[in-house]
Amino acid sequence: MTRNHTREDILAEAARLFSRAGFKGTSLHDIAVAVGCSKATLLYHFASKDALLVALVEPAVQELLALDDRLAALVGEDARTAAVDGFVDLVLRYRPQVTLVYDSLQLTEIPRFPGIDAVAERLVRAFAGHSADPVDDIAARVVLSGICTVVIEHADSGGIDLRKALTTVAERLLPSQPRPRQES
Amino acid sequence: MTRNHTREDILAEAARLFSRAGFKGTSLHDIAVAVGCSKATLLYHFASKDALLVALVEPAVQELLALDDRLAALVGEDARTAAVDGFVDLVLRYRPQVTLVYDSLQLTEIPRFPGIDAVAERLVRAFAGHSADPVDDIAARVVLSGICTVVIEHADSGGIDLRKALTTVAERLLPSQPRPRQES
DNA sequence: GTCTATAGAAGGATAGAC
DNA sequence: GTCTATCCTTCTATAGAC
Repeated sequence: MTRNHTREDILAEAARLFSRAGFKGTSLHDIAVAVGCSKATLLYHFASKDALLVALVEPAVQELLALDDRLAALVGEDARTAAVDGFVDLVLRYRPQVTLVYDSLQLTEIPRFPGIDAVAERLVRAFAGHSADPVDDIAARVVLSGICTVVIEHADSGGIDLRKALTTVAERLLPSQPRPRQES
Repeated sequence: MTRNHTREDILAEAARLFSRAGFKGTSLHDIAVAVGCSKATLLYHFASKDALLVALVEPAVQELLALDDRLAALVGEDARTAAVDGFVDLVLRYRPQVTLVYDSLQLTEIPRFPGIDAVAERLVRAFAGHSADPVDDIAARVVLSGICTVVIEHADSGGIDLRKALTTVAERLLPSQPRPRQES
């Protein structure tokens, strides 16, 4: 099952380099050297640098869409727990891709995945327990983006269970019941 | 008081463009067009593209160092409250710069400000109320980075008071008293 | 499928006139 | 202080041999 092993190598090295130096900060030359092939070989396997990025991020996007589907069938606290657990799992498994996508640069300048913004908004709503309180909305956004950044930057501080810590933190901050709009 | 008005224009446009497309994603040509001058003029006012970035970020860094100094004199809950209020205020006032600095790309490849990592770690500790529980540490990191990202991306959703919302969210998540290490 | 060689564009920075 | 013109490098992508 080592068919396409060059293609896989390219994806792996590109993920590593993009997440370290950013998309614009990584050249095809850099990737070719890391893989041990020529730039032309990269462009044989992928039509362009942009196409390489899309191929890299695509599986993570598919899983995010799948999570969005699963959440659509849930309500109340179940929905929020599933959203938190599912999202934490996803960003932990696709750490390099998250780093990439979270570079705001890439998000605005690259061939987008259609509907991804709507998915992100639904995720925020699920994190907020569909509360009407705008503070809960901000809380959800803080937790969602904070989880991404912590996962990106986490260097393994003393063997703690990052998955458990992140879900615990999320549960601690997010509202357990939908709240009415909070005054003052 | 319009002396140096070109220099100020350059800083303003550079902040806008860098925060929108990233440092690597913005060329001197882009900035020159936005300002309405030539690339040579940019490089008359700033020695290099890197120097322009440093000039842009420097005031924010100075204020962060000042906050760090103020926090050194405080303990307990006072320290945490001052850290949260001070940091929220800082990122709200330096929104474009935060966007820039938060691009992990820049942080690793550009002339650094000495000691800034240590300041960031002390800020995390203050957010965590100097708790020994690793979950509180993760919570502090989630809130700290989440605040940055939310401020960066916030498009003004319905005139809510972002400052108050962010401090409320931080207070809701962070421990009010130092806790012992939490088991299981 | 992989290579070398190169085209063609864009980047940062400098020289020198005004 | 600002400009035009230019230099040199680096980048993405293509052409064509093997």
